[in-house]
Amino acid sequence: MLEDKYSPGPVEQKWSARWRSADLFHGEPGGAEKPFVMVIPPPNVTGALHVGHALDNTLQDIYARYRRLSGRPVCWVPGTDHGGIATQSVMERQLKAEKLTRHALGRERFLARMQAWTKQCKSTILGQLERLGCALDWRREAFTMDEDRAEAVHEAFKALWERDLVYRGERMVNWCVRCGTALSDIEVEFEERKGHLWHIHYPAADGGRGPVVATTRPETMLGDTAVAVNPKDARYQGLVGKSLRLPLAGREIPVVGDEYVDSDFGTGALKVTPAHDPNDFEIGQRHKLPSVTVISPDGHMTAAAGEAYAGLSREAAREKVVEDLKAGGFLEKVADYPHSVGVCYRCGQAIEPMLSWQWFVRMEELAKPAIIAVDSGRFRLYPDSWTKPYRDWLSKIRDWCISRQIWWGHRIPVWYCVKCHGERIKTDFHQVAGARGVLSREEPSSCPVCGGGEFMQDPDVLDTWFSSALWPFSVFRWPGRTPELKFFYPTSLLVTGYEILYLWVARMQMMGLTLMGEVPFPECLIHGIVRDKHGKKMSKSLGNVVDPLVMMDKYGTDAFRFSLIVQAHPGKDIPFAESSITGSRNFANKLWNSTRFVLMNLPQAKPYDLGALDAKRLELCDRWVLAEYQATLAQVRQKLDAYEPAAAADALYGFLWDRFCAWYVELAKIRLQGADEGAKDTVRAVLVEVLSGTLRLLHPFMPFITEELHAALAPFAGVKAASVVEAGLPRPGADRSDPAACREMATLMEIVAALRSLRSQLNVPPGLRITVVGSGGGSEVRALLAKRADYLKALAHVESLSQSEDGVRPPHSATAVAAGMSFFVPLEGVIDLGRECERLRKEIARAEGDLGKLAAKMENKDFLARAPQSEVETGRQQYDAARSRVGLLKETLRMLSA
RNA sequence: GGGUCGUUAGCUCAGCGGUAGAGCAUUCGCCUUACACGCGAAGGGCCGCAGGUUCGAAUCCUGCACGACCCACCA
Repeated sequence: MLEDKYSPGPVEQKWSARWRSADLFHGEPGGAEKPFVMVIPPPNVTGALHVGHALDNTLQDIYARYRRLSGRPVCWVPGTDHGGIATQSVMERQLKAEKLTRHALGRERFLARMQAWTKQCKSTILGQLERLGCALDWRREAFTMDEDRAEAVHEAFKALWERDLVYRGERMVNWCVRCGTALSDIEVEFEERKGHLWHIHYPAADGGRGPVVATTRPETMLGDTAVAVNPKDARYQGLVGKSLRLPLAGREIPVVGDEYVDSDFGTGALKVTPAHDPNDFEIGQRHKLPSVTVISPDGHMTAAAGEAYAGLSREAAREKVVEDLKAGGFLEKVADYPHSVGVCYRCGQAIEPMLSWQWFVRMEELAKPAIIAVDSGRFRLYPDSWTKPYRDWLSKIRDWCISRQIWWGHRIPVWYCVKCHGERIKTDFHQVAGARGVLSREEPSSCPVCGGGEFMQDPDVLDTWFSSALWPFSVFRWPGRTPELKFFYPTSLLVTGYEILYLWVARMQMMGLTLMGEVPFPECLIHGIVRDKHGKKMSKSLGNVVDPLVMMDKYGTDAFRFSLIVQAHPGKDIPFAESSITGSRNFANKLWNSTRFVLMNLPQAKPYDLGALDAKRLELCDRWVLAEYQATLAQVRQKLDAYEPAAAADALYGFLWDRFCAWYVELAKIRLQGADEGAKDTVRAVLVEVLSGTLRLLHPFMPFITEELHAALAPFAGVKAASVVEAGLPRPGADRSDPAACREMATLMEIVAALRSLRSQLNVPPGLRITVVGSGGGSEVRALLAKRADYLKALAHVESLSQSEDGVRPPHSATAVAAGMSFFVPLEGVIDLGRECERLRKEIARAEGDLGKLAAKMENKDFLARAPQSEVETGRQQYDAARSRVGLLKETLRMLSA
């Protein structure tokens, strides 16, 4: 060792390789100790990892390493998700660039290509996780679409099927015309978009005046089969039952009365398009209205829309319809109307409600045990603020549409007898009633109903979240009764972002409870989203995306991780600024240099064992730093256990930089630069103990640099293990708490600060060693000063410290007031009297401000009478200290001005 | 329309019942023999607004304003 700057690159490579070759992160079933188990939220195999993944996996890594260091067996399972629609769309874009389509390629060749490509993505992602330092159990890597997981998916579908929890039904589903598939309700996002409200006159069938309807989607009027009004609406009494003539189409449509219609909205008359609106669909059902499909699954107008419109896109049709309505004199009014539009969460295209046959899971049944689990505390969310939204969602759950009209995914294992369902099922699958079919992974030999031998497999695949929902047990090869499953399920903790709380977490809970009879994880740590420094979501189009690899290259992995974690406060999003990595990078460098300093002062290759040392040889700062060290260890553990990693990181940062480096190391130099070998060994032992111990606790946050530094310190710390991972956390030894030492150090620190401030404000040349005369103060402080003058000399650059009995102020002195004492600093030739007076007046003003507040408190009879005694006592002490300070400062100023 | 969470120093955020904190940024002085990715010092805050509870409120309660997010089938 060691350069004076830390170079992360080689260190990271070295330790990654060591961890891997030593196979340190593998967990085997067995043993008496309860294992700590996590499954990774499997990233989609769509490309590379982003900062969100970096945060998510750093958090998990912190817990994996922390629990391992605490002595528990740990198993953290890595893996990736096939990612359904998202992944298929990326491939389709690739194909488009080659002027190909998946249909041109055919299902088999397309899937082969997907396999090859996702395999490549998988290794990229796993490599990036390793680069991030993740202590994953690499031998347990899983993929949501490999053979073992396919087994699990099939078993799960079968189990639900047998309990009648899946069904095929004709519903109004969310259809994405771009992706060409149905989506579940939670895959639809709502965006506020600027739109218009078109008011259209629907004349009476006899040519007279009819009602005016208001719509945001005029193109759907071609599929209208009624106009609905509220039966209680006075304006439309007598209209119900009358016929109207649908503009442009010319068909006659009836007016129906339906309570659903809100008389206060628009004109109070609602056009009804049962085929393209969920509400209209229901009205249609109630009134037995026909349904006219005018928009096809690919987003173009059908023949039923009329010759003039057939083949046009939705957008083009809207324009033409509006134009034609205007030309025909039907358009009464157009108003600007911002409204929310449902869009596909993958591609952002407007969702088209579409009637079709799809597979659903009955959720009410599945949600019941999940609600009980969260209510009873068997499942807990951190922070707790997520519990209510989570519970509410479960209690208002709706059936889950799980069939997707894409190719990339687990094929639905259901076959339909062509004879029973008719030939049409081959060409028009989603419009043909086919309630169940035959459940089987392979083609069945004969139809149990008619004995027919020709089958067609359901062409659809399952929602990617279906296989994700099984992840906590499918990774252990359920439905096999494997030793892993027995030992590792339920897992211990799940870490993920709130954006997939319902999409994933809730579904894992429900599936785990339903299929395994136990919660998949009793605790879930929910973190926020990493945003840019202005709090905006990162997106390619905004150009504010941060690439984790670039950050790791530039600042080091540890610094990058740390910068994310210090901001990862429970329930908060993380504004990410590059400047915050600089801070963490500097922190890493600080660690590097403080270790370098300690090593420079360890002359012999032998353990400097604190435990073997006579406690009497410890002096004030040793006792103090050991107490602070111990308190820090306790605090960090407490914060980590409470799932407040940012607070834990902050505690480590504060201790290391401020207490250890800024104070202790500086004080240690006194003895290290002295001649007393015994004293030197004492400091060395404390330095080694505190630094190596803190580094070990810091390891979960900054795994690479702590390994490197710990390895350098290990021989001196008497630690045999070459790796922190093997060494574990420092064991709590003797109780080091020491209130007396902490009090005394606080006093000395206060005096040092006062002297430094005085020096700085009076422009005392930094090189000038000052003489200090202490005056006043209690016997305790005086004794402390007499004993530890060396601390002041070292830290405030003091030449000599004496204490004056008579309180006489030496001429040409500046005065610092601290710890109830005055410290005279003779500065003849240096001091500027005016400047000193000004400084004193400023201090007096501030001290009087403090005193005023404290006096008000102490003069308050109610406070004295009602506040707890200890509080009054504290107040009294503070008041006395403040009063004495003001007194001393004023006295000084008076003498100076005299 | 419901719900959740915010509103504290120029910026990003801690603190959540006892005299306002950190990091970054700013200013000043220092290459003091671990570190200029450093050291020391300084400036900077009616803790969103209005009530209430309390001896005491940034902290608890109630309103309000603004912001963000989530949920919800009003065209």
